[in-house]
Amino acid sequence: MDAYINHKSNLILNALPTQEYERLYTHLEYVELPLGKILYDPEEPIRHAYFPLRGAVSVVTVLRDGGSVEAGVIGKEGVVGIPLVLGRETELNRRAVVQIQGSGLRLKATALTEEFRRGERLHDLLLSYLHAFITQISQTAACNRMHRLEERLARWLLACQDRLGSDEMQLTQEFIAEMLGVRRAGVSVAATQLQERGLIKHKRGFIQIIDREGLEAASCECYGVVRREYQRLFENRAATG
Amino acid sequence: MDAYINHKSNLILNALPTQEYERLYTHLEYVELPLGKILYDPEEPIRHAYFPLRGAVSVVTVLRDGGSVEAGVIGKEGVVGIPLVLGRETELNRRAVVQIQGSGLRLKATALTEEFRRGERLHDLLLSYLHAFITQISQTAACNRMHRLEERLARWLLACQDRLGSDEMQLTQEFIAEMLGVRRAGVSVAATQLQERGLIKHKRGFIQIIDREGLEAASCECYGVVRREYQRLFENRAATG
DNA sequence: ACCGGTCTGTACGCTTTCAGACAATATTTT
DNA sequence: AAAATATTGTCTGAAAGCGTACAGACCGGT
Repeated sequence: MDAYINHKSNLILNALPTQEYERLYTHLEYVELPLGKILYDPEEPIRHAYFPLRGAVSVVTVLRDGGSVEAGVIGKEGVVGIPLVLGRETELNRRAVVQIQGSGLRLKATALTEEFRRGERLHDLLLSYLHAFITQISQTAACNRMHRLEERLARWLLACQDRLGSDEMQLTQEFIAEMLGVRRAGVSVAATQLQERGLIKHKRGFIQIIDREGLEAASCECYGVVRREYQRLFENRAATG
Repeated sequence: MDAYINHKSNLILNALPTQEYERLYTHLEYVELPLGKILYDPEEPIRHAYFPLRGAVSVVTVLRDGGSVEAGVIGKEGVVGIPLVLGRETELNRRAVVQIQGSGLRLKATALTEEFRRGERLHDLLLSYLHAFITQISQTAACNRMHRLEERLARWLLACQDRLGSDEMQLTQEFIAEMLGVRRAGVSVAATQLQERGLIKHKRGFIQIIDREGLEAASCECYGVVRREYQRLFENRAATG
């Protein structure tokens, strides 16, 4: 029973009609998603799709020098492994890594594509989700170019909270820096500024959002734009940011 | 006859089996794509999908202050209007605008989605293309954060040439600046530097690539990564960069 | 209680890019 | 031919963020 409730906390699985859900059910495997776990790497075959139940997964673009920059975040509103439904088994430039520890349900690649090809509800849900995800990435592309670190950090923390549910997050500056594509020292300065404005509190490996509304005001427009697109996605069912 | 050959210069249309192509044929409408023409705007309904035959279309993220940054470029290897197949009629944050004048074939939204829903070749081709397009956007997101203007300009010019075929392009610095999300003056400096290195020549509203190999060396890795993904796309049929 | 590793705050000079402005040149219009 | 417009090259001061470094704070293990 508890497992059943868990399954339904992924919004895509939750939106499936009973018949489709039951077809998938036997193939779903519960997995823990510990911090830092890599779900797939560039050029490596993607063997499973992951439907997060709790926590968040980052999709990051990996550069030749080893540096990386986040392209998008996936939580309970989405699925990790979109290339599978697009007919690809690998990504050339991206890695999926657990950003906030949690859990999820995974599905073998073949099971996913088989159900997808039926062209029923899962097909349409995944494509709708993909649209929102593309919105997220393209907004991030502009954001990375135009907005200042403090704004981007605020945006990023808000997106995290939406996917996490809680206002407390276990995150190091080092990790955040890698996601935002900046120096760790830069995150330290920006986080301290947000704290001085009373919007967050942060300690070693830990950040808490104190004033969510204020943090939204301190973030760039990108947060709101992407949030709106995700709300459209499940607007008749449930909302996530 | 000439029209027929033209149709086939779009690589997606070209890859369709005869039967599917003929189903679409009557719905295809030839259109000129003059410089600056807007194919869709944020929040406005997308009424047609465009299959470019010549020229190139930019998809740019539009920011609240009116600024814009390119997310991706679409040429004869692709199609403009992907949201339609994802079940959306609008984009919240993007505009599609003709970057290099040319021509294309357009299809009413309903005709595209109808054929897409058949789940035959066009369905799979569009999804494969989408994968490459996402690779392009996410690489750009990292590129915008990590790479210097001169490298990014080189990358951008190369991607332009691939889609254009010719080594001469009619482009103003003002336009390029808007695509790259930088000041016009910055483009002037970077273009002059590339010219001093003997890689390009540029005059008022005009840029020519002189040393393509040198320009590739001067560009960031992002050009090669994205090019490779697009090559995978049509690898059994034709190649584009 | 101590130690080693991890995490954070802060500092320095430096690079890239910005913002804004201006003059020079090329093209189009009158 | 002259005027208006579009496009480009360059300048100055300033901001944001970089690379690097280092010391202090925190944490877990023995």
